[in-house]
Amino acid sequence: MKKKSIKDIAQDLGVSKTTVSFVLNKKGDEKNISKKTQKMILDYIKKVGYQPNQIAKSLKNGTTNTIGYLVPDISNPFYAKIGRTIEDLLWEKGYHLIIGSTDEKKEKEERLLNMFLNRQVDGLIIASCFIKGEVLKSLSEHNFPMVFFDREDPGCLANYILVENKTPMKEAIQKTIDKGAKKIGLLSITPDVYSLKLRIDGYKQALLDNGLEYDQNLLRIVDHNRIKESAQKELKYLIEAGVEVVVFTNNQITATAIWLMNMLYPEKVKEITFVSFDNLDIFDYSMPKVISIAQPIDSIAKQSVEILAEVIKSKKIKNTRIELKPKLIVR
Amino acid sequence: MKKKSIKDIAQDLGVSKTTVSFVLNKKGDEKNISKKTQKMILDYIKKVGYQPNQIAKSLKNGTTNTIGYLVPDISNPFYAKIGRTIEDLLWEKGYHLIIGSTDEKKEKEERLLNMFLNRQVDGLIIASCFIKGEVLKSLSEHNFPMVFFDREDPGCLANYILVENKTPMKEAIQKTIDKGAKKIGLLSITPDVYSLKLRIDGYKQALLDNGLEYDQNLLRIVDHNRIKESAQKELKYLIEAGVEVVVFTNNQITATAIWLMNMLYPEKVKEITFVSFDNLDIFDYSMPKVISIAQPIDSIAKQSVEILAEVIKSKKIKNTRIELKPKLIVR
DNA sequence: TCGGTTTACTAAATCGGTTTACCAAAAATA
DNA sequence: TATTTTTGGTAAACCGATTTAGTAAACCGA
Repeated sequence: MKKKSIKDIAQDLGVSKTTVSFVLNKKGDEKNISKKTQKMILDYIKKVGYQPNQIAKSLKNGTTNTIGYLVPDISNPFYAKIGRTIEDLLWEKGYHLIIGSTDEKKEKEERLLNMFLNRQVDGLIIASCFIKGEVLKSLSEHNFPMVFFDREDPGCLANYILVENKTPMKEAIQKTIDKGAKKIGLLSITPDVYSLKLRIDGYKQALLDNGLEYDQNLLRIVDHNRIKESAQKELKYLIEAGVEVVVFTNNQITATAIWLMNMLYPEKVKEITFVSFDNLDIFDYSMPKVISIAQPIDSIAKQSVEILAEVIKSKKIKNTRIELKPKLIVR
Repeated sequence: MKKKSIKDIAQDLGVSKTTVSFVLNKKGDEKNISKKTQKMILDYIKKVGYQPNQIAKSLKNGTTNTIGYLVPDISNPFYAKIGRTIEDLLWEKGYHLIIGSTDEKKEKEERLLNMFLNRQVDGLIIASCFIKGEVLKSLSEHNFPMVFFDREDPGCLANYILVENKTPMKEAIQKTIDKGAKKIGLLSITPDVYSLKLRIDGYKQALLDNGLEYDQNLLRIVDHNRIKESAQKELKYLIEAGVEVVVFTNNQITATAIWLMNMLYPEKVKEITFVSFDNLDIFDYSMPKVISIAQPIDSIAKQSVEILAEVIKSKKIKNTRIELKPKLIVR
């Protein structure tokens, strides 16, 4: 039993495709289709359970009601939760989501981006590792509806939904200093992303403000291709250097470090404090104690969707830059 | 600068659409297009950066290379991780993912399902709360490529990728009984899903096998519409009843309970043992100690994709039922 | 009862590809 | 040289919708 098309319906009822299409699109009255015919078509539609082919619609209309969601890893709770919220918000507006995970790889990002474009997405919501890239740049120039979140390239004009980085990081670290911390280390994945750089700046600023020495050796970079091994090595370095506080620039690295601490140094989990940019539910009851900077997931999602919808609708160039305030959670 | 279509390319080069299409699809030799013309077209394609419109392709070919991924909540780590793995596996086969979260609501599930179908997905990977539903049933009857995972309706023939439920649950609980537990409670979300019922059966069986009394009052059901409040109430009941072990039927409820225990009964976290169907990374270092039944995420994803690809390719009816073995993690 | 308007509806073009069927010229064969 | 085959292409139909431009018939006022 093949699916019925408008053509089939028209034939079955002895009317034209045009008439059926008008009725389906609620243009029956406007287009002077008699009530009788309208009813006949609507009844038949219901009876056979006709569903329009969105692909055909998309081809004709030039719009797919599809948004691409491009992030480093959809299984990272931060991106998963934002994705989920965006899914719900977009659904209300009649859009739905295609997803892509880039693994922070430039090549994968460009391939996914091209896939999205070939599939004629109406817009993109992106946490990109490579905003400067050819494809994105050209899209930007041609005014393709896009919203960037989580990451920014200050050299590129675009719509950004961001979260303040430097100051919150500084303030979170200040809390530990207020409690007497003197030796503070930092663990970050490769900071080729501007927002990570800012978080690290916050770290340096906190030290500076308090007259603490900035020791370059205590700023450790983890290779994001082999997080576990690399983090273990760098964490070990910091522990052996005798730090009282370890600062992390995102949730993934904090989670890894918590796990490592419990596996390798269970005796030390009570002496050390973690500071994490990004919050995770588990921080509420894991050790070491974590002071975290919680990004406002709902706001990020809401703003992204709002700006995107606006840009799609207005078809005008827009370069909004929204900086949201994160929430400091001291435990 | 509008995007070029095949028609534009053909006009620019003074050849026909047909010729361009043949060359683009590597049918140049087969269709006797001269090397010279082929090169000319390919060079021009590269120069102007032509990208085919997948929507048009889909309309003509009747296949979209798109798979729908329908789960209760894409931000649940279990579904997020499986989704991520599936994304990667499908990508290799030239497919990509559209996602939908049902929130365990029948109505939402049907709406999303219809959306997927209107968008002409080539197949579906589903953790459904409502397999018996009209839409799914009719799809099944018309032999639409689908794979169900995580959940089963034994009354419906289909492709299932499942994990053993009863025995592993029984064995996990046995570990706690071996260590002397006598009073064992259970917390589950509303078990309107067959696999949850089986997990609960495993719980009952464990008690039975060991001559322990099955006290209906210790089997508490949490309302999945307001998990936190409901779980708090039910957990309180169990704690006050003096249980030594609490069993959970999925990760979400375990995670909530861990959080609640640490918030409300920090003094008891060391005395109580949790048993969780589904594993989470945090169990490695959270309290109370968790004995967990880890579902083989990678295998689930791999099998789902494999079976789906097979069904799509062969266009034959198939009713595979694969039951994977979970891994018991004792901490 | 004639011209204009409204009513009720339809043919055909279009979106951007793929594919079938066909054709002229050149090359190969009889 | 006449005929067949191969080479190198093209026109047009098609996928399933939307939309423009139009057309008969009914109606309506003068």
